[in-house]
Amino acid sequence: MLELAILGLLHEAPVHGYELRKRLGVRLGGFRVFSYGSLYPALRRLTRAGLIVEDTDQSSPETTPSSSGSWSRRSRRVYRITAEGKERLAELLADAGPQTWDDDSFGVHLAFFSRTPAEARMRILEGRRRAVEERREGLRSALSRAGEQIDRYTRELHQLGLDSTEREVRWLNELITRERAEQQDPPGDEAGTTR
Amino acid sequence: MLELAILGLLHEAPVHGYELRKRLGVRLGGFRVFSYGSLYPALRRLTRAGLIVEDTDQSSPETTPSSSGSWSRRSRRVYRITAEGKERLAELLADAGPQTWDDDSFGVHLAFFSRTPAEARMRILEGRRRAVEERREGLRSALSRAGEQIDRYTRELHQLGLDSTEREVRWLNELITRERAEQQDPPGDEAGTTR
DNA sequence: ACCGATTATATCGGCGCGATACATCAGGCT
DNA sequence: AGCCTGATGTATCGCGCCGATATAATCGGT
Repeated sequence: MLELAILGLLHEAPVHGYELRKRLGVRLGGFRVFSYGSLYPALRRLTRAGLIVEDTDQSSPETTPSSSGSWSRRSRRVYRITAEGKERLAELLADAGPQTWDDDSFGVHLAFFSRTPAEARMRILEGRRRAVEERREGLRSALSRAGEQIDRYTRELHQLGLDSTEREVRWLNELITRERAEQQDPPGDEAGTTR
Repeated sequence: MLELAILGLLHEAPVHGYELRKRLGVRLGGFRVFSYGSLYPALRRLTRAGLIVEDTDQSSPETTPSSSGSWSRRSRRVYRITAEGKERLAELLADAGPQTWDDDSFGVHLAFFSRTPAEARMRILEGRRRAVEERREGLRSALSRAGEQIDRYTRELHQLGLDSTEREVRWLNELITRERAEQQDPPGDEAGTTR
């Protein structure tokens, strides 16, 4: 998950850890924030795997002359994506496996949807819908045989959750319909799909 | 989290791991399922801490004569809560710390709300509300400064999330109001609070 | 001149997960 | 009798992510 997020962002520009985390926050819109305790180990993991490389930063002062010229900039490790990294990114983007429908994972995937091929988008959306529908059915059946041992509060929480899954299914249906429409009638797109 | 769930269930009756997991599923109504990879280590943790003890099962056949009498029952470890465990449970129930407002943790707490003292209930509910409100504000501000770098899909996900947080806040408000009302006008309760 | 906030990197223990490995037992089918 | 499937039951392993914590330089304000 972090793998996709990091690779996805580094594909756009090389950055250092701290900055990467901030951009991740912007990109996911606070929908999800990763801790440094996840980020730095992940960075090392990806480096070991050869998917990214780190340059010890030596940006000269005049590169970014923000008001005062005095600068020396302490150690910053700037990460850059490699060719293998780009391959891996393509794989991850196109992947629509079961773990992809998790709340968190789905959110991350959505954030890079504009770079995701159309059929992968469909598979991810449909997979997510299936997962949410399953949860919905689980909640429904829990509610129907409720009253027995289940706490009143829990029952109400289930009702809230049920509403929320129903809404998400409707939302996904709209997305999927739109996606299908655009697939056979491509819009005046901003990101030119080759085709 | 598992600590609370396990202690909470064992307080009602001693059971073995497998059964415990099933009951947990019923209790939380599929809202959340714990894996064995979590459960058994947790059981060992609690045992080491002296909060529970394990009896190697030797229930005689006639204790549970379900249709056929033939029985020998292979190794089952039955866990029982100790006095310290009960103390710890009381602590956990009354706790309303920050980690309590997490989705998962909140759900588990709710499942044992009938055993939770009234003021702790209020603190948990209000804390949860605060957390959801914060998330809501985060999403709102993300949406208001959207259009910039954020993907169209992510923006729509934010909108969905925003709706959902708004609904939950309303839901919590109702719960809190009701709670407050019952606090000064106790209902004809089913679970006789000593008082 | 000092002080707090921000920038920046890093590690640690802990928790929960998915995968996997074992066994035993019940029931049904052939 | 033999077999197979599915439920019962316990357990472990590595992995990913988190929260807490440490350290330190630099920046902005007073």
